[in-house]
Amino acid sequence: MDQIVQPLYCINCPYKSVIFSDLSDDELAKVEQSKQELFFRKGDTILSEGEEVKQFIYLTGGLAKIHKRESEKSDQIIGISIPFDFIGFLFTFSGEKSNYSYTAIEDSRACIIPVGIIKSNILKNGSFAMKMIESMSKTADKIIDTRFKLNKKHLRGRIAYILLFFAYEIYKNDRFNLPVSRKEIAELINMTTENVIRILSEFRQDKIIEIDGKTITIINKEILIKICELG
Amino acid sequence: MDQIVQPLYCINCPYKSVIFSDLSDDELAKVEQSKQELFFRKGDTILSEGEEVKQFIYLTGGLAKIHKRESEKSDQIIGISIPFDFIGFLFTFSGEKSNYSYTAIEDSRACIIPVGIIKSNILKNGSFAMKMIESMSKTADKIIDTRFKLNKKHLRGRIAYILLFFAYEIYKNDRFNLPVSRKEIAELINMTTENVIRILSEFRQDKIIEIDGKTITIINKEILIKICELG
DNA sequence: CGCGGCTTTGATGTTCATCAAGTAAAGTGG
DNA sequence: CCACTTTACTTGATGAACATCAAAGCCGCG
Repeated sequence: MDQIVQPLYCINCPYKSVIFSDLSDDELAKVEQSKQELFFRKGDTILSEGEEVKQFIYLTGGLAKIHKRESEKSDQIIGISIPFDFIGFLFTFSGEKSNYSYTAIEDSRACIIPVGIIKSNILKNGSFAMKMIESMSKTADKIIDTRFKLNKKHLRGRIAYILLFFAYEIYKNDRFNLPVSRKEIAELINMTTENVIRILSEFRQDKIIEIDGKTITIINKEILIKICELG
Repeated sequence: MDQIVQPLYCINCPYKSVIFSDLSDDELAKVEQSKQELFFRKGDTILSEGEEVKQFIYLTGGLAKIHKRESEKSDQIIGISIPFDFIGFLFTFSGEKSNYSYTAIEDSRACIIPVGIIKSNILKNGSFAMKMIESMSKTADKIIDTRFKLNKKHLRGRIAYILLFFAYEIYKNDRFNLPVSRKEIAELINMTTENVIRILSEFRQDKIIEIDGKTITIINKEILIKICELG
């Protein structure tokens, strides 16, 4: 939590350069007025599936999952949203109602901006629109590419992928606390909870990782990369 | 082929309402000048993976596959592009070079417009930009949703899906000619060629479909829908 | 303290890819 | 037009990968 710094004004926000660099001071001031910065505890729902999309949600700290109810028991996790990315935006204009839920999987912070404000900036500011289109294109490409690759991998390859993802894309460290349950990993990479556990245990026995509850330490990164690529 | 009608000018084009309804007469005239309408034979490559994306490709007739080399032998088909849809656009701005190839799987017609023209319209015309963003959002949502559902299905469910897709989304008829080989079906829905054939044969034996080479006739649509949903 | 959810391990069976082998169809060169 | 090669299609047999079922320990929470 302590790494989260409160940006008082959008103009000083470290994320401004990512999203709003093309807005004029005037346009930025409007965003400023209508934005809310909200804090979510781990487990909190940020947006519920089926709810009307009235706001654009932009994660500025923490971690969230994007997911969808499949049935009573099962949930499909589409992806993990991290600060700086636009996964949320990709789906903002796909319909009146959200097809996905957004749930904080770590204590998180998000800027909430009415969709109308974003829309009017798209309509009035071509550079902003262009930037959004590029972001969407890249985001969609990445999700789709990752998913196709993942589905070709065997279970060991998928687990290797998710470990590398958390370690080096999210936490940038060999040791990290899994922000998700074994069940959620299963929902994210399309396998059963039992097999997630089984393969984590195998990796531990093979001295590739150490496990202490939610804490994972990657011991042999090179092998993990190989398993991810080949498996 | 004979169902393809030559639209002489964009302003009369049946597709204008879909893409360019928000352009002024002036803007439309510019598109007019720089656009090319090309004809592709079944099997022709429309755009190659790795090539610089200099043009926006819009299918106005026929059918194309969007695919990606995985290795020497295997190819991953991401989806089938039909006239009126924006699958191509979704990836147009994801990078300098195309991550996918576009190949005609039927004799096809496409309008080719320099990316610069599209870009300048996004920059200058907010409504056009907004429309593009909405299209991208819907397209991404649909692809992702379909893929996740497909990957949960058993092989029989996937074949049922693809049969229903060709019959009722593409050809709108119980009887149709498969525009793709068994191998391509396998590449599209992530299974082996052998199993595609095996399950098609099973469906034939179960009197759900009739097969005569590339010609498929759906006899029992209701059961096929059930297999698709449950399997 | 007991209940439900999460985690773990083992045993079992199903689904599916792989391998093999043969037929049909389609394109190629003389 | 016919031999020839290649590519697409088809069926069967086998084994590997994986889901499912079962049972038990663990932990947090009311």
